[in-house]
Amino acid sequence: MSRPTMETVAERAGVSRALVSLVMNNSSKVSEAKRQAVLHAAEQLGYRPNLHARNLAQARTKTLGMIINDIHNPFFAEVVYGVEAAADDYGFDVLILNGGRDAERERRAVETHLQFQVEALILVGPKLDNDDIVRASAVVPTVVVASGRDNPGADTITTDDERGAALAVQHLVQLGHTDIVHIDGAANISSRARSHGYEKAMRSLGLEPRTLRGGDDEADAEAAIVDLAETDSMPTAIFAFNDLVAAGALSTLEAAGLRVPDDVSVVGYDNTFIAELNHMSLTTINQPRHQMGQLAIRTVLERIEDDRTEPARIDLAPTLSVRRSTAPPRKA
Amino acid sequence: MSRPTMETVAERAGVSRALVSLVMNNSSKVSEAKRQAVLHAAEQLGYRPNLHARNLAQARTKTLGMIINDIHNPFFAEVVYGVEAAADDYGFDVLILNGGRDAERERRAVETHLQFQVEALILVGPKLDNDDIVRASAVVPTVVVASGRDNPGADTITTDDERGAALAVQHLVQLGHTDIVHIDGAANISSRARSHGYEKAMRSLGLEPRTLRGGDDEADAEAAIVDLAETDSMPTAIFAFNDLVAAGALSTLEAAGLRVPDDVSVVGYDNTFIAELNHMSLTTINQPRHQMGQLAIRTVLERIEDDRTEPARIDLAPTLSVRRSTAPPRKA
DNA sequence: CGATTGCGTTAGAGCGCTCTAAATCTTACG
DNA sequence: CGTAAGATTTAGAGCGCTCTAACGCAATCG
Repeated sequence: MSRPTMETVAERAGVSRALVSLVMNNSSKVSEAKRQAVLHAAEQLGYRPNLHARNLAQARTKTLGMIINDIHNPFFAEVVYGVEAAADDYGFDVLILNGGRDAERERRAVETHLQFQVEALILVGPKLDNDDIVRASAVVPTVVVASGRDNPGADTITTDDERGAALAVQHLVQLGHTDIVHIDGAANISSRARSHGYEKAMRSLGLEPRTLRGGDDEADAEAAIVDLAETDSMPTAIFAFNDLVAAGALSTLEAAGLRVPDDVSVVGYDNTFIAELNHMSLTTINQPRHQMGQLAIRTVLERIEDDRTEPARIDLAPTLSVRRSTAPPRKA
Repeated sequence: MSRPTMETVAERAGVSRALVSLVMNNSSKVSEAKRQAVLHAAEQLGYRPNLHARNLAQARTKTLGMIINDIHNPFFAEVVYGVEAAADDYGFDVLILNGGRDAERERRAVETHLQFQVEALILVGPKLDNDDIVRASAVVPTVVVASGRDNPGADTITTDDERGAALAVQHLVQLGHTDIVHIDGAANISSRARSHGYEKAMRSLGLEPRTLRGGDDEADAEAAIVDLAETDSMPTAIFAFNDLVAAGALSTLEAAGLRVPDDVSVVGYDNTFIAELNHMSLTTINQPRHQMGQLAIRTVLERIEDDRTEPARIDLAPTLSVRRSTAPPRKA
């Protein structure tokens, strides 16, 4: 019942084990006759090479280890597709482990990947702290995607959050808004850059920034909106930390009897699935996720080949996606 | 520069390779002194066991291979969490490969998993056809989750779609609706069961079913709704194939000047993230995804242990999640 | 016709680990 | 103090594969 090995195939095909190995690796120096014989025997036996044996013998695995912050979050899915597409080009397999939004689990995932002897580590939106990343990248080339910060030792692929925030502000101002409030991401990792970008852009346009504390999901927007409504200081536009916060803003605004975009315009961030829903139709800032994934692989694999030592840092430009949650302000 | 091996650790700790192996496997028959010495040496060298070597030597991997239909789809994420939780209990690692909604890619993923010698295969919402599944399950115990059909040779974990549809109908009827239209899932795999459940439930309550062709996403709902509006045969309630179709219905209804739930109630299916959004707040049918994942692992692992041969079939009960998209019909 | 070249093929070592059987060391007991 | 029973430790084979070096053989050449 145990699986056939090269030995079995070799016997059946009447050749040596080494020859079978050559055939399995498409070596050009095998006669057509033997090649066919081997292939045929393998087919009949249902032979399948044992990757563990191969990896052990080759001392390399052609395998990449990826850890995703949270598979719940569709934001990361697009990155994964980019990673897979690029890895495919280079002939690498990608093993995915789920971080589950938990630093400890991510740490274990890194360990598992390392034990699997992956040739590089791709961390997508990691919860790990700098020390963890330094430690990992000392063992294996590591690339971090969408972490919103510099990662000592590792290559880093990010998007310019400050610029993204500026895009949102510029869009609203162009529509004619001057009273624009920002609901931030609280302790969230990219919150600082986005808030800062918002404030800088506002000031440079001669406008007064107003930032309220938000968070990272729907519920977190509520308090901020309620506060605006109660203090009678509702702006004509809101720029939210992300799409979820924006979605929260949408519901709370409507619950308060305000219409979007007639009374208030709303801009989100991330261009997730949610923003795309017709019923939401959220104007938002897009990050080139697919490209980020591709670049991650290229960067880290080229790092292996050129054995470059200083980490690379790639910062991509976000773009604006206009939908129906923004419009010129009502004539006062 | 190459990584330290057991040999290295053994030398440094002044013991034999075998002893290091025992320590690494937490054997109880190692003196405390030697254990410490080994652990210390390993620590200093940054030693990490090579899983490939271990797997080869042990002839087992304690690894499970999972293939997900599409990581874009958050529906599957919950299943993944269930799988991971259960696998953890049994001390198995789970390797995830992304099917990418493509049967051919899934086929390659199966191949990769088999070469990695996984001890079982978990297929979540597979695109593979029956033959593929039969073939896979002949090689390794296989469990299929959420496929909406029987899978010869493999264990199957599903949810009772017919019953789910009946729950939706009962809920609407209890609210007082009698004119309930179903927008189906077209060629989608679970469409038949849901439509059938809907029709059966309607008839058993003395109501006339009306099924319209839908599809699997937002855009597919539009034509159906437009048709209802134009023929002036708008029902008081709509039961959609899934949440996405329901979301499409929501937008199209509102675009047509109808309010949900005042004019029309809407029920979705799947209880995805979308249904939960406050702004959507969709009444929907829930599948116990986490539990499905857990059961998948238990079923397949117990199959290994008890070497049961006939495949198991587990069918779970769906539940109703009531939100704000349903209400009693307007008094005519 | 013997020597040379190359192609196709193979023997055999070795990758890092586990596992069995046997060796060694302690401890307890008569 | 000798010895049996346990408790620790180790030697060595083997997991399935790749890779290097060498081998056999037919074609080529002087």
